[in-house]
Amino acid sequence: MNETNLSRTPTKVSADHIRDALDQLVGYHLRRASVHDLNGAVAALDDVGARPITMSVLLSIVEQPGSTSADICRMLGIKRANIVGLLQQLEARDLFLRKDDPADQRIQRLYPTETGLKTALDWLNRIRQHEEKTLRRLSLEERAELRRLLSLIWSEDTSGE
Amino acid sequence: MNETNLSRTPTKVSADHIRDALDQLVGYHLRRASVHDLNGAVAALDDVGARPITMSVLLSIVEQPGSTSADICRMLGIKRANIVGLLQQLEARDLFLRKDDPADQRIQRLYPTETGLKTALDWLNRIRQHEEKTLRRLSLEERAELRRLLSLIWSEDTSGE
DNA sequence: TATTGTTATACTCTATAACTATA
DNA sequence: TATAGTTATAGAGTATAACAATA
Repeated sequence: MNETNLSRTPTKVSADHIRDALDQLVGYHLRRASVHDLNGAVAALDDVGARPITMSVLLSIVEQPGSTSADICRMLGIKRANIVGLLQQLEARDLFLRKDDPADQRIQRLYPTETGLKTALDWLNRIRQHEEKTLRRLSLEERAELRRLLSLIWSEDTSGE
Repeated sequence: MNETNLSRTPTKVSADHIRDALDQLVGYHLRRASVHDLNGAVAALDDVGARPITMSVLLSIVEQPGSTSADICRMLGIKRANIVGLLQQLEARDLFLRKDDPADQRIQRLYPTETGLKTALDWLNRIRQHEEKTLRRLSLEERAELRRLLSLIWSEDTSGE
């Protein structure tokens, strides 16, 4: 019965309803591309004893001198608890200084040292070389478009602390 | 001395050399977008006791019945050791069956059950609803273009086992 | 009450090494 | 020698809860 099956609901689920499903999910490609890129970034920074997140924190301090650690956490979408060790590593290498805020004694404002500036530039150049490799099949226009589309996805993200 | 500074190498590193550096890195946007999307995907599957990677494995079995677990690992870019628990979860829910290969006794070929097909469709629909949210600011053309650009980045990845 | 910086801790994901059985 | 499936384990990343000091 129901041989003509005019109903939109199939009487039997078949694999035909799930064809190339994974390949059509943007999230799947996002994940694969992000992991691929991250692996390359980790390798690019391995020689200098840094990780991508370490570089992001240092770059934040360089780009926004005077930020607090809580500011940086909000900027990068990470938790306050998880920046502590990262800052300790950077501090042990004299890449930034903490200065107590005279107006608010809860706060430490972070400023890059001269070494921190040089190091940030070095790390950044390593990452740029790595990006040149991962993006070698994309034109400059495509790279800019990709950046634009990606930022449309996450830029309203308020989940980070 | 050297006031005109004709050299391309600055005598003093300044933060001016690192302006909007993080924002210009495609890898940074890749990471932020991927994390944002993944969080939504995790939430979308939470009700049904699945994770994105669990769904990916089930979809692989549905789309390529008769694959081995090693095949799926190569397809998804994950390690053989890490699929064992995922398969055990799916197996405990009767979503697929293992059949010994008569020609090669090392191999188990995986086939979805009827329940597995229905479940895959359900999970997929949940993910599609979630994607509609994360991609709401992108046109259909932009979504297709994003998928194309992302696959250009990772499609030659051979790092997965 | 809320925020900052911090500690402790748990959970997930991922990576490596080793083992067996088979080819 | 190489591959498949598995176990055990270690390392990152990330999450929550709690705390003291301060606003």
